[in-house]
Amino acid sequence: MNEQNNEVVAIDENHVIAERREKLKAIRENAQSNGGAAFPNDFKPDYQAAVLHAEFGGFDNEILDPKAVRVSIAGRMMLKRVMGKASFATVQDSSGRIQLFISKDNLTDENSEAIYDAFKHWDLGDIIAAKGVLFKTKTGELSVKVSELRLLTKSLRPLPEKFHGLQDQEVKYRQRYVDLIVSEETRATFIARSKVVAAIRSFMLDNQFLEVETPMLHPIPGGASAKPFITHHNALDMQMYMRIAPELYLKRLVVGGFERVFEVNRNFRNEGLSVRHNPEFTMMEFYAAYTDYLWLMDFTERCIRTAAIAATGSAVLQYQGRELDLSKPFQRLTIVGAIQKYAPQYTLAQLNDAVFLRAEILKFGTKPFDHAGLGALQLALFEETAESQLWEPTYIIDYPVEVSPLARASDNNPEITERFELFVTGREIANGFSELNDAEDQAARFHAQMKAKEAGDHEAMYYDADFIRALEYGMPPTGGCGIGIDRLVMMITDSASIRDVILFPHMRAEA
RNA sequence: GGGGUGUUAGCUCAGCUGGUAGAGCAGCGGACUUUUAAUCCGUUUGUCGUGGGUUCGAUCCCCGCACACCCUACCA
Repeated sequence: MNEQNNEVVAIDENHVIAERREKLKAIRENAQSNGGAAFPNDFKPDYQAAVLHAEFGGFDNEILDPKAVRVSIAGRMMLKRVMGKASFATVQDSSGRIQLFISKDNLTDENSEAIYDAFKHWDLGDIIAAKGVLFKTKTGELSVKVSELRLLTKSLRPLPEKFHGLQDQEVKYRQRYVDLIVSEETRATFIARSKVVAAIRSFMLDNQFLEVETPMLHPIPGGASAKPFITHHNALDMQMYMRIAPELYLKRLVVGGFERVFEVNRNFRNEGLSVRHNPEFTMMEFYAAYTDYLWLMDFTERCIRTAAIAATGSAVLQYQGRELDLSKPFQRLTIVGAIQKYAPQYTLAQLNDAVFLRAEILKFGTKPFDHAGLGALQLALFEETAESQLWEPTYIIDYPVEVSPLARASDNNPEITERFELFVTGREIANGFSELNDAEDQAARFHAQMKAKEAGDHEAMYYDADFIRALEYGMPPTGGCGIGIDRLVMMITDSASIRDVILFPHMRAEA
């Protein structure tokens, strides 16, 4: 670090930061004259706070004193209480917090006076290290009686107020590092997210699935109905698209003989933001040969239940003050059945009357496409009347062919597909179906999509000739499903906004 | 994209239907050898988001803009 750099950094300087820079300057000068480093990296802690509490928290001083347990710990100083010649400091590491008791008399260094005086000027947020012996204070708190104390990293920016914490949502999202320092709850959320992903991964591996990675840059965006981000490859001078779904690549792998594959990765959709939508979101998508949508529903249900238990210890959760029970078998309803259950004012005759449905949907302020058939109209009414009420896990089945261009049609009814979507807390969490493996039918469906695109449906799919070629080699009968990981984590961690489960959510450029 | 709410010290927040701002924390100085948001005494700090307008005078009223949050739309 040199002087020139300071000008670049000094954007939002204030007197607090200025004071700390002065302290750092003194630390540098002191280090220089002693031949040490201002930012030393020669200290290795041998314990984490939580381990100390777990191993020694149960003992009182009668047991601790004779043991004389010597520990080295390091972390961020979160609280400091100086009382003349003795002080307490609370240090936080990735596992939790531990209290230090620092008294001049206990410091063994020959410069103990100077070290103790220096400590009095260290700031909350500084990274410090200590060695000492465990003991219990008067109030019974396990603490370290410090014999050696060091400052490892000077913190130049003040932390949020120690009691109220970080209240500003914007700062929580833009400066997640600050949020993580001060919010136990935020740390817990992302630890739970990691457990969810780990549990899903091992669940898939336990069920003979192969984890794969398919392209994020697509020459043709496919696998979903969504607006893509467009980018450009310079060397090839070609337009490329950030993937909106991995589906068509994963199915190519099934053609190739990987009969069970899954991928946990990001999808990108160039659409609006909301508490349920981030432009890049994580999806776990999987395909299993010789299975169908009925098998997928059972499997998905077990996968989600397993993930919830791994992260929280229970399949019975609380979401936004309301119980959410994932332990019971998930309900299954057809689109029409769901409308009848949650909007019983409609008669079956009305629900099969395209003219009536079209008029009814308009009342909700949405305009169905001109070419929408009965199934699509029923789906639109379902979305308006029933979807948000599906609190308990519910599979909705019998999606119309016209909105399911990659799904296998039902053998009993060519108008509907063997497809489901899973709704929990009124939100879509998963979408799966028996895959369409008839190459000629798939080609015809792509042609229909192209027509829809020409007719103004911007989200209709492109014709993917290589995917058709792959299907022409023969894809075994297969079931495939995608689970929205962010929404699943929201549900499991009781988070109201998708931004609370994404470490660095998309934000507008800072003002 | 549309609607609502918000933006005051580094942080958490007050601020009376208009008279150029306060508290707590943090910081700085002092007291204090078992504290728990330590306590006690003293003390520094503000383009009141931003640009206009009304007014003798605007943190306050009006208009625009920026950013955030919530609702809504597209979607998972």
